[in-house]
Amino acid sequence: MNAKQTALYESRARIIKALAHPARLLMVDELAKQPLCVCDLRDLVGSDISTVSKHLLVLKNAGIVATEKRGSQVFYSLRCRCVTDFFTCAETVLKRNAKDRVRSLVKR
Amino acid sequence: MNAKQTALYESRARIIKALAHPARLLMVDELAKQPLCVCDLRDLVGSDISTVSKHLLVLKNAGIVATEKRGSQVFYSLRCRCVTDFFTCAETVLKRNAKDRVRSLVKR
DNA sequence: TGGTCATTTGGCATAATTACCAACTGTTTA
DNA sequence: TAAACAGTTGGTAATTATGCCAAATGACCA
Repeated sequence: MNAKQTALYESRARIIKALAHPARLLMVDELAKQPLCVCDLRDLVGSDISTVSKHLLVLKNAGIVATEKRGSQVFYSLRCRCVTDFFTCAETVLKRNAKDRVRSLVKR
Repeated sequence: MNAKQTALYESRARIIKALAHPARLLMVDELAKQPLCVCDLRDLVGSDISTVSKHLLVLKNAGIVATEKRGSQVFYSLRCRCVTDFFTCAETVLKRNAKDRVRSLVKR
């Protein structure tokens, strides 16, 4: 693998890694419906607000979300709707795993 | 967020996390073309074969790849083609990031 | 059987991630 | 202006991920 290819896969991995956390996935899922402020997202996730803020920074650094300040609040919104495709695929894999697990139990 | 939801997002995150590494992404990309043995993948990635083997274990535990033993070799293959959608989306985000970076430099 | 090749596993050092608390900045309200 | 609210940042401890070497396992061949 040459340097150019390495860089390509590293940049892709950075995007995917930013999504690889349950709390961030949940937030992205909600943000796909509408922009939300950090408070809303803290209530959604149920963690300390500083934790939520740091998760949001991860998403922002990856370019997955954008921010807009409204008074004292900061609203986060999804920049690329396509990230919800990740859910679809993850579900496909999970369903297939479940099916194969049953199949191996039945042993046919 | 209730326990059921938590479990849902955790299982999704496990799948996505398994993909969140440049070497694993590269391997998945190649495996989308054809099944390959560990040797082939080591040549592709350029790491120690034990490292490659462990990356493959991560992908296998997530249900992303399957294995088939042929003599002394183990061939890995992609189980769900849809994981290549991850690339498409990651590229979309990256292109958009690049575009916005240029835009902010031009400052219009 | 002994040797070689392909792969996995164990062990270990290092790096990265995560989550909380506390402290800080900036905004709104009394 | 002081207090209250929204959010970010710094610090720290615990956990997890990564990559290499060495050793073990299993298949094949001379």
